[in-house]
Order: sequence, then C-alpha cells, then structure tokens
Amino acid sequence: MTVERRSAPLGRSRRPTIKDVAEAAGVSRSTVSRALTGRGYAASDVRERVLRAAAELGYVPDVMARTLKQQVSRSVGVLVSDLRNPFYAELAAGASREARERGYTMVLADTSLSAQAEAEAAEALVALRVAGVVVTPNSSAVSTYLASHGIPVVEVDRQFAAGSTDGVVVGNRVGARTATAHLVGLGHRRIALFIDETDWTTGYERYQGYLEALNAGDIKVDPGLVVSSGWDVADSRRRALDMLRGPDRPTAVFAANNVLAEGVWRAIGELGLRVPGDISLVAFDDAPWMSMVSPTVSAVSQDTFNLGATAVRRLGERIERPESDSVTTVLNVRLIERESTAQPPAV
Amino acid sequence: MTVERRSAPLGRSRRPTIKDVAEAAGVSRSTVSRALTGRGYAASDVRERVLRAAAELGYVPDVMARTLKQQVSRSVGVLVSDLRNPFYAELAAGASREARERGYTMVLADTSLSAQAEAEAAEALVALRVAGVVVTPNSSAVSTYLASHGIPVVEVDRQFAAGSTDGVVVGNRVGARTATAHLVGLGHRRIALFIDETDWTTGYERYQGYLEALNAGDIKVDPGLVVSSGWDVADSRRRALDMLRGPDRPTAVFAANNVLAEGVWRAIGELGLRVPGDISLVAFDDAPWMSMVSPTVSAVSQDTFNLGATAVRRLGERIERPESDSVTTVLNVRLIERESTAQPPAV
DNA sequence: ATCCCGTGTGGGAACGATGTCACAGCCTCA
DNA sequence: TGAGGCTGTGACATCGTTCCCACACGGGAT
Repeated sequence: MTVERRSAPLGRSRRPTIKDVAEAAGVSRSTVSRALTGRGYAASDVRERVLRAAAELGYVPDVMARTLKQQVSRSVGVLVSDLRNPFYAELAAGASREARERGYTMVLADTSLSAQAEAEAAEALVALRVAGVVVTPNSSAVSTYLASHGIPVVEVDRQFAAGSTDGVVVGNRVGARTATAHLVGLGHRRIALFIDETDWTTGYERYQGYLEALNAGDIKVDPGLVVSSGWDVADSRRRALDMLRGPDRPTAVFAANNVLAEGVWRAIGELGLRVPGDISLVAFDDAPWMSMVSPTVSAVSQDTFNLGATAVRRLGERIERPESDSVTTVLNVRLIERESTAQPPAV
Repeated sequence: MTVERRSAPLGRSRRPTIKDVAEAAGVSRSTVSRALTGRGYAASDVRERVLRAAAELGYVPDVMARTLKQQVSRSVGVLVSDLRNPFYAELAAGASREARERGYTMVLADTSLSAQAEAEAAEALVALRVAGVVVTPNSSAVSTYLASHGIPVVEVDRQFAAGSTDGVVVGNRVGARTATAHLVGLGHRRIALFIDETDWTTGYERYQGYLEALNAGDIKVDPGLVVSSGWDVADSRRRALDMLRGPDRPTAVFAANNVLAEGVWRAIGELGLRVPGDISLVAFDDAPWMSMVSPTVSAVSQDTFNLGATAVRRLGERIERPESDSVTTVLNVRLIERESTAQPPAV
C-alpha cells in the first residue's frame, strides 16, 4: 500500500439555515417555510424572492430539525444478511431504487449473519426514527423489537413473524417442487438435496417442495441424501466432496441456494465428474455464473431485484396505512432449464 | 403474484423520551443525559437508577435531536454506481463493516450511473448532515457540491477531484501493465484492449498501463484493437463478436473490468473459440465467475472489500482532522494466473 | 463565623424547522 | 359605516437532546 501526499484543506463556513434565507429575502422564517414547502399562503412575488435567495445560498433544509419537529422521517432502514452474496446485493439494489422513487433515503446495514450486529443495527434504526424497516430476518427478534417501538417492518425472503408483520417472499415450495419434479421427470430416483437449514421459512418450504415432488414420483426419501450444510461455499464443497466420492452417489443434486450450488459445482469439477452425463444439477436462485459456466446450470430463478423493490413498496403502503391487516406477498418463480440436467446415466 | 391475507394490527404508543426516563428515575433531564452519556458528574447510585429506568422503558436516544443539538451526526453516506455489479456490492460490504466498527450508520444510495440520481442523493446526504461521504464518482460534481457544504468526501475506485479530496484507488496502471506484459511475455503481439472509457482515472490508468507494456515489448499499438465499449455486458458482447469474427483477430484480449470480461467471454463461447488455444483472455477485476468457468480466467485481482473499508477508514480520519492535507491511498493489486492465458496459436 | 472548594444536581437556553394563531390590510356587501 | 371574509405575514411554542451555568450541600482552612 503506497501513500502519496497532496495539498489543499478547505474553508469551513456555517451552513445556511432557514433564518439566513429569511434575512436574505427580507421576510420571516415562517414565510420562508411556507414558500419552500408549499404549505400555506405565500404571495407569488414573495415566493419567487425566497426561492431565489434559497438557491443563491445553497440552502438545504435540515432533515434532523424537520424530522424532530414532524416526528416522522423520510428514511427507511434495510437490513440484509450479506452484501457479498449477489442475492442480497440485488435485493438491496431493488430496495434502493424503489426507495429513491418514493422519496425515501435508504439506511442500509449488512448484518453479516450476526445476531449482535443485527441488534445494534436495529437500535440504530430506532434512534434514527426511520419510517420503517425492510429486513431479511435471522430470527423474530428484530421484528418484535421494532414493532415494540411502533416501527413498521416488512420481512423479505423469509418470515419469522408471519401474521403480525408483512412479508414478501417467493414461491419456495412450488419452486423446489418444480425443480425436483423436473429431475424426477428425467428419470432420476436418487436425488440429493443440499440445504442450509430447515428452520427458516425458506429452507423449510424448499425442503417440503422437495419431499412433495419425491412423493409424487413414488420415491422413498433417503435421509442420507439430504445434506444440511453450513453457510459458506467451502463447507458446501466439503460436504459435496464427501457425498459424491461415496460408493452410492446420487444421480442428481438439487442445491437449495446459490451458495450451496457453488460449492457443489466446485466439488463436481474437482472430482472430474461430467455434467449432466454423470450427474445432474439444478439450483434454487439463479446466480450470474450459472449462465456462464459450461455446461450452464439449470436454476429456479427468482426476481430478486423485484423482491427488494416490492418489499419497499409494501413498506410504503404500510407506513401510509398503519392499521391495515398484514399481508404476505408471494412472488412467482420459474425454472430455467439449461444444460446441467439430463437423464441419469444408464446403470 | 399471489396475495394472502393475515390478521393483527399493532398498538401504537408514544416513544419514551429522556423526560420519561427522568421522571421514572426521579431526577432531572440533565442528570439523565449525564448518566447515559458519561459526560459530567453523576453519583453512582443515581447513575444506576437512571440506567435501570432507561432499560425498563426501552429508551433509545433520538439521533435527530442529538444531531440537531450537536451539529454533527454519526452517519456516513456511501454512493455507489451499481449494486448489481459484484464489484460495487463488495465495496459496499467493506464500507458497511468498517462503518459499523467505527460506530457509524451507513446511508447507502445506488446512483445507477445517473447524474440525476447522484445529485439527488448528494442533496439528501447534505440534508441528513452526514459526517462524511464515500463516493465512486462519475464526475467532479458530487465532490465539489459536498465540499461546498463543508462535508468531507473520499473518492474511491476513481478520482475526479484529486488534490482537493482524499482518494482510495488501486494500482490501475501497474495492474494493467502487468496483465498486458503477461500476455506479451507469452508471445502475443496482437493484444486487444476492451475498455469502457478513458476519461475516468480508472480507464485512463489502465489504458496507459496497456500502452506501457506494449511499448516495453516493442509492439506497435494498433488502434483497431482498442475497443471503447459501453457499460453493459450486452454491448461488450456485441463489440467482441464484431472483432473476433473479423479476419485479423487478436490472439489475446485484455478486458479492463469484470463487465467487459463477461461480454467478451460470452462472445468467445458463442463463436466456439477455444481458450486459451485460439485466444487468451485476461481481465482486470476478479469476479466470482472467473474461477468457476472452464477454463478459469486469469485476472488482476483487487481487494474490493478492503477498498470500501479503507475508504471509510480514511473518511473517519478526515472527519477527525479536517484540516490535514488530502491523501491518495493506492492499494496494490496482483495478477492471478489461471488457465485462460497461454502462448498464441502457431501461425 | 466566613470563605472556598469539590461534588452533584436542576433550570433553561439553544439547535433548525414547522405550524398554529393572531393580526394587518383590503375588499365586498348590507 | 361596520361587519365579515380573504389574503398574506410574523411571533412564538414546540420537537428531544445537550450543555453551560447557577446553586446547594458538606467539609476543611482561615
């Protein structure tokens, strides 16, 4: 790391306040407020003068003062698990755009899957008096805490407080069932499931979808084929190596999210297995790499950007009508069939 | 999109203020403030009582009021171009972690490469009285504007206001030179450069690095091999198809960022060219897919997470000592040699 | 006894914006 | 002419917090 030195400090001067604008325009603070916000009377020539004075001074109303007075801010909090995961990044991007379109400032925190960080972030949001919060929750703690402070919450991707807070999720069960049924339809009977955990709604629903498809195909569930892997690629890769090196390996794998799919993909590559000749692979959550590798990977695609945008939209509605019944919005998913799935190898 | 209905509104009650805590503890507001902030005297038994009362009430100090009074907030703004690009997502993740560690709240906006959105975001940050801003700038406008409001700025990834504001960048020139020299060293003489634009410091430096390596190898620059592509994958892919279908195609391509590399990669795949047999590829900016595809793609890797973290750290220092000279920090990059680069095909 | 100092505590004025309220003009209509 | 209705403006209290200042109390030195 190299450091070069350059010059130049910068002069600091007091930021203009509404009072400065008032003096410059020769009117009172009240009049400036009315002219700028458009609430209340202001003669057109006066309004003109005020606007010009404000522009000349580069006046920007102080959100702190305004919020303090009005007791309601124009910012929303967004809490995501891990920005480095493209899923959450895209979700945040969607939230960001929708927030901007609705005139909200977005306060974003990456909770890094740590309960500690999540709690701190939640408290910071309460302190900021945000108008509402969108969260990809790890427990019901955040929703409960925020609700106790009267802050509207929308849970996105997964739900812990369904029934008492709004939620925006995707059709996890249907998606998982479709993906698994696709494999069954191709003739697979030994289909492994890689999943992170089944306590959350996402994992639970995907697991159920997997089971449903097997049942529908009259396939007995083999618990040895259901791998409850950890969070990261490394762990998933290790578990996949173990399983695929075994004697009685599956002919197909359904990976319940993009991280697990990456681990499985790497393991397959390392073992020199051919896809889909030796083994078929289908993933939940279509990550960019899946359409770039060879063979391309079939995946259940969720519109993640839209997921984030929808959550913020729902939050906006909730803020406007706090007393309405809570709603769970389910976005549809679709299976994209690519090259990684085919008939099982002849025995 | 399906919608289910669920029940339950929630009781709203006034948020506890410092006054409520004071009454509960039987002391004055001043004493509560001293007890909680630790500034000024407070007898230990009184402090105890106050802390307990605050905890019981679930009191969270109002950041708005505090900021209004103190005229300095504990939040920083982060402006990035496009969260959907893993580069910016990772940068934001780094910024997020560093901000949290330093006790700052992060206000993040995705400016979507639109000057309009950027200007709006900047104004929102001024209104929020953020302590400082980290930005991946598109012009010098933001830095200038924020500086005029006395808000410290750190430019990250690229610089438009070098000399007057701090910057955190990577060794673009060295990285590009190394990557190109790697190709030259393998025997390539027709090396194409895909680059977005050369007006920004990133593009300019990478271009210069490319030229330097060619010069060092006594290779005459062929302007026809320098492609100034647009922003997105689709555009880059199109330009790559054009070039690689041509009669006199290059034996190697250096793509100056991950988006351009993706476009080139897709084009190569569509044309059925073999990497590195027919053509070598090296990219600036190591994206996840580059180590997953086959063959894996050689790339100049920058520690993007660290880039974001460093920028926030630098911002923190600047906030503490506003008058010190501005500094440009250059993070080192390194070339990761993978499978996509080899000797040119025998003629 | 008086003064002074250290230790605690409370009163009250900010910070910047909003919005209610009162009121000053002016016009219209009875 | 006086009542009443508009239009337009300014004074002022308020939001929740901080922090300067005044002051009360007790003890030690004069």
